[in-house]
Amino acid sequence: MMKDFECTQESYAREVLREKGLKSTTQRLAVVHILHISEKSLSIGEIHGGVKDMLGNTGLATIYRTLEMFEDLGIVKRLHFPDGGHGYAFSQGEHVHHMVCVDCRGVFDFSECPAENFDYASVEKQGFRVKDHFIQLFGQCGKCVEAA
Amino acid sequence: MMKDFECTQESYAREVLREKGLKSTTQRLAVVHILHISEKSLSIGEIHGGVKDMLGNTGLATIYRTLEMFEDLGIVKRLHFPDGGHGYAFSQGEHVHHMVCVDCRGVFDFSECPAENFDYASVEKQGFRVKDHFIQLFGQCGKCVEAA
DNA sequence: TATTAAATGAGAATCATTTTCAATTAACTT
DNA sequence: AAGTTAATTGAAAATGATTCTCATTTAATA
Repeated sequence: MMKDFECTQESYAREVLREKGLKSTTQRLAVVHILHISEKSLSIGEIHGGVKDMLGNTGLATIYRTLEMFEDLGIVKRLHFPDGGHGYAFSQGEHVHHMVCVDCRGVFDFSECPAENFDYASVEKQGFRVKDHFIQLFGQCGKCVEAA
Repeated sequence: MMKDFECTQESYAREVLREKGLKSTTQRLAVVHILHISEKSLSIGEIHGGVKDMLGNTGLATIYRTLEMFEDLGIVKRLHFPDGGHGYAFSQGEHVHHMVCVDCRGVFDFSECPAENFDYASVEKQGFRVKDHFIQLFGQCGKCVEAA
C-alpha cells in the first residue's frame, strides 16, 4: 500500500524494519510521519491522536508496541521530563543529545556531546565500567524566551 | 519524638524541612533512613516496604507525597532507568551525577561533571538558553563485572 | 497541656501500560 | 493477481502506577 506521506524518515524506518524482518505497517509508518512533522517531542497520547487523524481508529496498544519497538531499533528516542512524563522524538540512531524547552516541551537536537572529552577513568576507579550515557539539557527555547 | 535511627542525613533532612516550615514526621524521617542505608537506588515499592518494616502500616500515598516533596527540596534524586522505571536515591542538594549499574541497579555518585567544560555557546546558537542538565551513566558496577 | 495547621491512612478514583485473543494484513509464493 | 502464512492489529479486559478525598491523627508552637 503506497502512502501519500512518503519521506526520507519513512524510507529509513522501512529499511530498518525490513532488515529485522519486521513489517512496515500503515500504523508504524504513520507514527514515523507524525514524529517527523512535529517540532517538539510528543507524548503517547499525542502520537495516538495524530495517527487516528491520519488513519481513523487505531488501537492505543499498537502505539505502545510501536514506540517500544522503535526505541529498541533506534528509530525513536524517549525523553524523560522532570515531572516524570515521557516524550518521543524521531531519531536515526546517531549519537545525538537533546535540549528540551521546559515551557513548550520543544526538542532540539545537537550532536556535540558534552561528555565527549570527559575522562571516565576518574569515575571508573571503583571498578565501574561505563557503557552508555544519557544526557539531556533543560532550558528555554528561543521562542519561549521572547514570549516570556 | 526521638528516633533511634538519627544520623547525619536525618539531621540534614530535619533542617531542610524546618527551614520550609514543614513537619519532620516519623514517616518522612523513615524514608530518609531507608534511602540512606541502601547501597542502591530504591523503587517506590521498595521504599514503602522498608518504611512499613520500620513503622508498621504506612500509606503508599504518603510515600509518593514524601518523595515528590523531597525531590523538590533536593533531598532525593530521581533516576530514570532505560525501561522507564524510576529509582530514588538520597541526595544533599550538591551537584552530583549518578552511575547506574544496569545489572543490579546500584547507584554510584560522582561529583566530577562530564559536561563541566562543555561550551554551551555551540548549542545556544539558535537562542536556546540552557538552565540545567541531566546526566546519567549506565554500565556495570565492579561486583556485577566480576559476577558475570 | 491545649491549639492548630499540616500530615497521614484508607480506599476510591484516575490514569498509564500490558495482556489476550480473534480478526486482519504485509510480505512472500505461485 | 490470488493464495498462504506468520506477524500485526484492535478492542476490551487486566494490571499497575499514581493521585485524590476526607475523616482522623500528629508535630510544632504557645
